[in-house]
Amino acid sequence: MTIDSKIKIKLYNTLSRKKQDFVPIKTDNVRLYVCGPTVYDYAHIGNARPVIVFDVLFRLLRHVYGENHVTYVRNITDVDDKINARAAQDFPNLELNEAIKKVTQKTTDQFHKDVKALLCLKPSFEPRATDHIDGMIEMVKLLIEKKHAYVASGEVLFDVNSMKNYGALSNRKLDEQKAGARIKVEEHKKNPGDFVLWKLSSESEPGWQSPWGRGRPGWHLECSVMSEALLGKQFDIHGGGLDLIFPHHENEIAQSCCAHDNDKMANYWLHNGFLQIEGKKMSKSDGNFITISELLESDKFGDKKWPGDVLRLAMLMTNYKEPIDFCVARLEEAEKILGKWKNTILALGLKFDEANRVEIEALGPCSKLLFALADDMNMSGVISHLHRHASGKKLHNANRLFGSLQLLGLVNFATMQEFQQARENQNQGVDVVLIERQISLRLQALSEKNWQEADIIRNELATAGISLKDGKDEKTGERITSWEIKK
RNA sequence: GGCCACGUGGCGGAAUGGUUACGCAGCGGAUUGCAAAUCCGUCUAUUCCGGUUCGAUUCCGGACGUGGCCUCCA
Repeated sequence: MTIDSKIKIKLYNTLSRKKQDFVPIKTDNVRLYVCGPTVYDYAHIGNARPVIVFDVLFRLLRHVYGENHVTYVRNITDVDDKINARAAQDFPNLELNEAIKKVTQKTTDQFHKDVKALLCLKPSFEPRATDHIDGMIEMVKLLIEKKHAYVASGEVLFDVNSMKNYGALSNRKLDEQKAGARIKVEEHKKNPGDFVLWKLSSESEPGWQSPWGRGRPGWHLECSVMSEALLGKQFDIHGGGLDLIFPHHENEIAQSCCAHDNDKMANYWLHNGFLQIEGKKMSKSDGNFITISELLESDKFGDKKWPGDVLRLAMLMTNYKEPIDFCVARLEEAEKILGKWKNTILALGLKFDEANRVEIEALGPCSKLLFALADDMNMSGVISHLHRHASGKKLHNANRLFGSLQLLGLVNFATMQEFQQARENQNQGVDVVLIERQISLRLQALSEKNWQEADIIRNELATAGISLKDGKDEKTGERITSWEIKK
């Protein structure tokens, strides 16, 4: 992939609530941070959305600024009370720390499998919270020193009143919120909005020694510390789901800006919309909770397995900020379109042989498609350009189509090679000679206008799982019959 | 209750102060003895009510509806 500095990226910034020209702090190191999973349970299809959306952004940034000039950090939260609860539940006979390790390891491994199947690139760094505890303790110290945090009832709390423009990202004023509307306000807090930076652990809970006793970090602290460690005190883009705007991202900003005396943590804040399942909010109690691995490996949703590339396209058919109703019809449409594109690529003559690999992997998108993608990832515009390429008739169109799909991560050399192989291999295990003979018998019958006999042969083959396609030779006008194995 | 999004054909889904892209489905045609596949063509839409304007789907106000956050859910 080449550096394409002519492209101007525009992004909708939650901070300003406007679409803005993207201007990185340093063009030789564009820095992106996205909140990753808390590894207490398998990732569901809603979790897949930010992973896919920001993977596309990562790819766009790499294309525009160069592969080695973009740093993408997506953390793994492996310390959390939900993990503790899960560990105790799933491994009641193990010592808690052992059980926690099992849960986080198993869940992290599955997450990696899931995102790989969704054709996502690996981020540049994937830090784990438990590897950054020292940094978290340092940041808490700093916040206490600067009078932005205080100790109360064994907890260290961030004092939201100590920050002038707390609430700027979510456009919230502290006194307007129904504090403790659904949760009892703890009396040790100066302000109901104060949030935990550090809390004490019981003997059985996981904990680390700190100046405030053996304890563990609050959730928001991790991202502030890990982003600083890998991207610096101020970086370009911070992403995540819409629901994280408040309180998570607001609190990250509070921690980072107050600790570093900065007015900004990230210059651009991007948030993806939520998804629903068949028109309803996904929840375990409604029975419409579906994980990525279930979609990939089971027939729980729509009575069939869905390939990762189909899930990816289904997700990208809607622009990232909009809500998605994730339903079977959407997956079927995505599958149909993607199959058509892949067929077109092969039909127009692109060959996925090892000898061509370098050449093929260097294929890129057309500038119009890139222009649409750079416009706040306008995928609808992008997709219409893909259809335009797919309706072309020349090898050039196949090159463009593949190059564009490759940039978006919807196909790559390997997946196309597999697709090509599957088409070639389908002849294995069937008696090609017999089929060819049957076809010629049928052509014979046809030439004698013996429709009955011809249909018998076609039906026999159909029963054997072979479907015939009649075509016409462009030059001679003679009938040509090809065949394929029906699923 | 506060705050934030959003409302475009049967469905998905952009764009736009001036004939509403693109796709799926449908319909019609080509091809075919019929079918499948393929190709070509094509119907249908801006939630409602006001206002600004020569002109509003777009801007403003209101109504209705949907979703989200205010709770360590992406």
